[in-house]
Amino acid sequence: MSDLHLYNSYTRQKEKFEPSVPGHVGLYVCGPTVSGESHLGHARPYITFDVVYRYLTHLGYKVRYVRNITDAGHFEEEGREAEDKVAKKAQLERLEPMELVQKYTNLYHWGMHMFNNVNPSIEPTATGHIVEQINMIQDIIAKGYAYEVNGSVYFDVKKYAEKYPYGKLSGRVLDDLLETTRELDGQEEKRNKVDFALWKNAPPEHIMRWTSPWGEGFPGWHIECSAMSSKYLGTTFDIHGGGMDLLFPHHESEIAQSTIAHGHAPVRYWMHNNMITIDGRKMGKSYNNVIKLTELFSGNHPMLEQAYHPMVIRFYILQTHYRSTLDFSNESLQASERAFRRLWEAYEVLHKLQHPGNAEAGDPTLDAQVKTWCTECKEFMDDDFNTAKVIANLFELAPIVNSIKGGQIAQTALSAETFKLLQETFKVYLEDVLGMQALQVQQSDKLDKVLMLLIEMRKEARTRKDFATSDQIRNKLAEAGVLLKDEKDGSVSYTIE
RNA sequence: GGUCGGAUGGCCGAGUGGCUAGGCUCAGCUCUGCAAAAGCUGCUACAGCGGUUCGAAUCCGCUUUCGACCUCCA
Repeated sequence: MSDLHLYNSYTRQKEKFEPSVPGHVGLYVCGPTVSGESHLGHARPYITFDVVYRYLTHLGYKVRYVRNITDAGHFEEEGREAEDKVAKKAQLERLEPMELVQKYTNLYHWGMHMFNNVNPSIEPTATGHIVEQINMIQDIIAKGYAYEVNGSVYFDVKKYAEKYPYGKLSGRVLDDLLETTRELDGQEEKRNKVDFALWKNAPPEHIMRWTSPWGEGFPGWHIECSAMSSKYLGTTFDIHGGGMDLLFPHHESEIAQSTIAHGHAPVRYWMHNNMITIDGRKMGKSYNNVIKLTELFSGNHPMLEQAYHPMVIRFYILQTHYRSTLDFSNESLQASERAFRRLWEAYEVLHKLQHPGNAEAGDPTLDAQVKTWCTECKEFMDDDFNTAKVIANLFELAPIVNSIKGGQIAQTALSAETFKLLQETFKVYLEDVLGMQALQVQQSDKLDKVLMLLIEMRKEARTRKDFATSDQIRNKLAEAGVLLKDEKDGSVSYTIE
């Protein structure tokens, strides 16, 4: 079906992708914790895996894409803060926990929409799957790999590691973890400090709580993903994605839980995107250097020189391979904005071009080159989703499109077949696979008519050589954010900033 | 401290041992009443030092340096 190869974090090498059920793909991506607003760093995995989903779909796979929402506040595993994040903030803001969850869920969905991310097939919530999580925990206890203490349940990592390769995904060595000198509170209940919570007893002040066989409490941090992914994708599914910072302990724990519960490893291909950095540092809550999406889109942040359109952010992210770090700066975002504008305008030009229909290429060398650039796009995507290279090729093609329009290249230079391929390539990769869309929404007919009137008046002034008037129209429109372009053929087009 | 990953031209970034990625910026030119847009041309870099090789940005070693994870984190 395809030649797709992807880098599997588990084996640390590129592997040929073969789904366990031919023609179908199960894709699970770690979604947000809706206790706060999404920031630029969060945008990366969602855009990265949106492209993964789009490309798999493009290849003809039937993909079930599951992306969870963590709406049950979790303790830190060692309970250092011993506070439920959601519950705490709810008190500060005097909101019901679920009200807060709803607010940030809505905001998150808005952000996803702005980025033109496709909705997942299923978007399960942690609070909606408490029963599944409890069942899974009971199963793990029954199999002897978890123990209850004071209403909390912990996973016995040391015992697990005796039979299974604990730490393989994240490159941890159990003995090293056990030797770590770091002392954390709330460890006394555990048999070993490496153990992690499956279920936590809820102290009286804790707002979010559910009845369980071990008393009132709430699920541990890692169990929801295991419970929900197996429910909707089966106990073995194809791709699990998330940020690199989730490798440990989150994904390592998921593997351990699921392996005990189901008797085998849950995931066939693990994919992890790298971080977005700012001044060379990971953008994250702990560094206090986040730029929220609302700030990014509005420009309302001390570090921002301007507002950035969601499509500019998307383009900027896709210009870099997903496993490389990507450094934020105004300069690079502005470069992305200019670049994307140019590319998208070429795409619009390509839309309008008509090919004369010659079957033979007038310029066989160019024809062959264009064909190569077009077909390479698939090879690049097949090579671990190399969107950067795809974009580079589209930029190779853009001047050709513009030159056909501008007359520097003859209309007949390309064969009809190649021209069609060129149009399809832009459509498929820029729109369908990379998920890009226009920066500006469609203009209303009324505005268009008004502008056409002004353009017509300017044209008349120019024929009279009344350049004072024509320039005035152009300059005033420019001040209003409407840029006029005199085309080679005498027509005039406009773009609205 | 442990584990892992980076260091590429003015900036951002891709790179599968040999064949200039690409973008942005900048300069010149073409087109244009002027501009903008577009097109063309120019700008050959791979942290340092060794090694392997006919040939290294790419492989190996060391050094310098930055970062990620080890704790909630995309």
